[in-house]
Amino acid sequence: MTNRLTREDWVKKGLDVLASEGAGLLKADVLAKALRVTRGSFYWHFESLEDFHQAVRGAWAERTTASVIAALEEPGHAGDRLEALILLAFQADGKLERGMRGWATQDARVAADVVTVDGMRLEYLRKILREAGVPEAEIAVRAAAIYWANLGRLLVDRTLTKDVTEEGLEALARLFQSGQ
Amino acid sequence: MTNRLTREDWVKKGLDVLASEGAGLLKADVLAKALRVTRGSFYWHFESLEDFHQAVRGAWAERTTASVIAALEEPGHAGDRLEALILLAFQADGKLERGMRGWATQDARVAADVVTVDGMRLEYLRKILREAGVPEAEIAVRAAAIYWANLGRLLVDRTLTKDVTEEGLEALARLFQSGQ
DNA sequence: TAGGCACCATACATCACTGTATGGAGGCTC
DNA sequence: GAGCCTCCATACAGTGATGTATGGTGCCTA
Repeated sequence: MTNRLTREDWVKKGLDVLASEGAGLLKADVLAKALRVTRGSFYWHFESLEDFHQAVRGAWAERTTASVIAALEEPGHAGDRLEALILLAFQADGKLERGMRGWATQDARVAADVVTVDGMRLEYLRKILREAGVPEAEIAVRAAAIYWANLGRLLVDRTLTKDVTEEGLEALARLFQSGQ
Repeated sequence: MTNRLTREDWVKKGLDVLASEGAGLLKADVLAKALRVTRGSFYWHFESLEDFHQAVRGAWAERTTASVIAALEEPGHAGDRLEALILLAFQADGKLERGMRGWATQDARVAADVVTVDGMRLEYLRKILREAGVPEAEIAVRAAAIYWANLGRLLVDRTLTKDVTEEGLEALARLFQSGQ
């Protein structure tokens, strides 16, 4: 046998399928076909489908956490760190984000995971804004607005906003920073 | 028999379930139990599950269209129509929006419906901005940003932004209108 | 090189759900 | 009030998926 699979291989494929096909195809036989093995392998690596689902959710949370921390540990560009963030912390995969939030509508535990991650990203945003010198009274609103907008941008089909230029967005970001 | 059901009753319950439980429970027997009848009724009103799903999607599109048109036909507040819109056109049900977008991650046709609706709402936004005197070069960016932000606000758990005051949001909206 | 271990295939029981066939019950109409 | 029509119940076949039991195969180690 040339291609032995690990638990991580299954989880990785799970994230792929979640992003491309949605949570509805996070099933043992579908994934097995995609990995060109049978469910025998699946049930050797995972106790149950629920076990696998937990692993996928964990991987997503881990990935999100890691990316946030990486952005946070980045040797800061002092002033324009906010702009850097907007380009950095939200370079997440839109399809995966969609898949995860779609899954969350059907499973309360996934929904809880999403809320947790949203909370982390918002907290990080507030920290950055604070460091950028935004007045304390403004921080909560600004952070929320930035997060909302970037999430929306991630979820809405890009072809609908194809006439939105990069310069326009940057101008908007500046307006947002100077503020008031 | 006291409670005869109509096709619309089923669709309405479908929207309820979609909002509260997600598209995964848009099944004949689940809905039948919720309506306290058997699937016999379901398959009398609908040719198939797919037929029912189409009806639910149609009802959502119809509902969204109607709400947009209602907002558009509203005898306008001339200047601050933008603010009115932000409060009006996005008073949609967050749970239903979530459910629909979650469903869209698992069904390409639903995804197409969502794109269509997003397009309509964006177009309406641009129209309002144009009427409000926003310079043509700014309209696309502003409309996108407003739509993104409101969608995000609809999808993110409110408890995470509970310290965002209504006044703060209004201040932000003003900043957004004056702009540049 | 023999044995054990890690990984996978195969076959089977089970369950949830769909769709269909048919029968029944209540109200409308003539 | 007889008959029809609308709506629903019941029973059944079929399908797709889970989970389990068991056997097989290649690699690693002594």
